[in-house]
Amino acid sequence: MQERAGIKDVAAAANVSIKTVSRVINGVSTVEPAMRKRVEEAIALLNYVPNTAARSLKTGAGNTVGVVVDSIDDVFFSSLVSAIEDRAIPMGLAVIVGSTGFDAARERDQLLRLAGQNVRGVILAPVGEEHDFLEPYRSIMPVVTVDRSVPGFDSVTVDDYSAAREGVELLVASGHRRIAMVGFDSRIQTANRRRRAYEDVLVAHGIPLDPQLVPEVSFESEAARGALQNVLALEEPPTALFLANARHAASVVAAMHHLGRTDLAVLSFGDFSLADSVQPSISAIDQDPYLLGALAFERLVERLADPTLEPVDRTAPTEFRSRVSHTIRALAPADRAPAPTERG
Amino acid sequence: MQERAGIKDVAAAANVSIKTVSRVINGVSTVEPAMRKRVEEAIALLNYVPNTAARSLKTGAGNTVGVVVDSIDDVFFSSLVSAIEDRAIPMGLAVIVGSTGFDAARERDQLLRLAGQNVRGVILAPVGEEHDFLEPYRSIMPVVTVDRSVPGFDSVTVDDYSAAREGVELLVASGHRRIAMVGFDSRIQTANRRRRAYEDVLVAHGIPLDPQLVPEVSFESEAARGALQNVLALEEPPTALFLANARHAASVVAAMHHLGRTDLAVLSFGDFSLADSVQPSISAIDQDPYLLGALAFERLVERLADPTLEPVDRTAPTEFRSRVSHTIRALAPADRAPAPTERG
DNA sequence: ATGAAAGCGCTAACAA
DNA sequence: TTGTTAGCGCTTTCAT
Repeated sequence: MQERAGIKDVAAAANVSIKTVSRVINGVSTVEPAMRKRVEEAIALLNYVPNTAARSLKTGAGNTVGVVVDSIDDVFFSSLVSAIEDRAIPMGLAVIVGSTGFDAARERDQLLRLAGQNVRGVILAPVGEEHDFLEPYRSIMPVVTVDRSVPGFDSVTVDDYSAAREGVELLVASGHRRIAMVGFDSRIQTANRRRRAYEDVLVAHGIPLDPQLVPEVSFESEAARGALQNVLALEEPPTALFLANARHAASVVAAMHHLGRTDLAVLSFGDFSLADSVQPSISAIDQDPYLLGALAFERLVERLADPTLEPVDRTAPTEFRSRVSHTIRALAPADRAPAPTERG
Repeated sequence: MQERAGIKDVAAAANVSIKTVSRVINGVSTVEPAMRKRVEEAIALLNYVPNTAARSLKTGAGNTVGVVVDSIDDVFFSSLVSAIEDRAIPMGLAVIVGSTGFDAARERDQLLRLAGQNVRGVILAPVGEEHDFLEPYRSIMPVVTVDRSVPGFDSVTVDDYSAAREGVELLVASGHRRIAMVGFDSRIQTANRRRRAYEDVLVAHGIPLDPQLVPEVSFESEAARGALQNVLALEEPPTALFLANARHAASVVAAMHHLGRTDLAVLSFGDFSLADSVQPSISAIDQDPYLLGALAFERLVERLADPTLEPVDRTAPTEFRSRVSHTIRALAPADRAPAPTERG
């Protein structure tokens, strides 16, 4: 690795002042073609790459926006990032992505790093409950949160509660009383909102809550598989599944197929690839992460233009993808192996 | 947005020298607890965030590695990035991701930006054919390419050609002579290697090549759907499908289901979620992007430790996921509507 | 059209 | 233990 050339080296090699080099690399037109040519040759010769760090130190503002997500290896987040890129790039803004691994400490680090990089603004999508550490940033750079509302910040959220309620209602309407929620992670704000909806529906129908039906699951997609097996091994197993998020949904569905348990009614919060092609097709509440990203970026741009704006919370719509799985009816008790009960 | 506080402001507020502030924010232990406390209070009060740009300008090296991918919204790439993050974060390295949208010009921009940010090194995963612009970087920072070999650089690749050959052989062995390759994009190096394998197998078996069976498809996943329909509408439609990549594979399979054409034999280059759960289950050549990322990062670390290393090309293994779809046999000609031929 | 010099926020000698 | 000073690579006045 040779010593890296700086603007001075280029200037010396081209026998011009550093200012002329600066003009060339910034595309300023008032440079004699001959000089420009000399400079360009020197740049090529020395493999010169302008140091953005120095540039943004001087100018005080880079041309990047930051995005923080929990896990890039999750279609929800990658689609969200995609929407942001699709809009940022044409504006000449680069997007830099950092992920947290669902770890609040890492979220803080990422934010610190971005703030220190002179990013123009940040879109913050991790869905942890904690958010006290955000406070200082409010005054130093535009921040838009996704799927998590934090007082004083712009946010884009989904009405998880209502959508989840409607979904669980449908399962109840198909005759189910033992409904498991698979994929619940108590660290995640959206998961808690969806759980509340689930419980409220059951209570409204006089169905007893059973915590065993809502196993805590970590974010690894394999975890959901184990949770499914545990839940099916219960004395009074569920006849329907409410899947807490798309990430886990795909692996639960795969696990169901492996176990040959496609008799279960299923509703997924979050649509996923091939949900429509498996047998039976899986009904889903679709929250479009691409749309969430687009809305968040739009808001960021607004705030960039006018930092004095009052923070707002935008709500993105969900759509119900009605397919087959949620209409599967509960088995008549006679079809099940008799389970011992107190009331026997 | 208030004026952002700098180290000087903090020093003034805490009534200490800037060096003391520097010590505090860098966790140097030789600071009197009382002073440290004063500084920390000032930091909190002013919402001070250290400027990483200035820091890395001074020290000459940041603590980030860069990753460039074509599209973050593609499980292949997001899984690759994930592997890199999983290894970098524990080492105290942050990962910054940029994507190209399959655009060579944007790839150059991203690389320039990363090089200008003082990243320690870069993993370059875009799979375009072009790579002349890489040359200058060889001497200024460690670069490892994935799925694209470039002379003079380390790379991690998959033996696309052999794996694709074996796969297409299987299709031929099931009696197919009209085999379409869906998802081909001529701009992509891997696609070209896979196409060569496909053609070589057909030629080896005396099966005529038909360019109509290899429609050019852009990277949007919807594009594959149209390509499938076109190919099925040919006078002599294919009885088997060789899917060029996982991205398109999932949408082609979905389209097949919509069209009710699950009678086609299918083999996918690249495994995808639920491939095993659809009916019939889809056979795939699995190239593990997570593994590719892990290998690439490993090599980057080696080169960071010793920049004088000779470039090497590591080949990652593929695995054949034998499921049902590739065993579907060609329909007997009698079952097809008779197609007019020259030879009548 | 070109150049000289100052300074962005920070760290690293070196001094005290 | 703490402070002073120089300078990282660049852009930006302000001259020329």
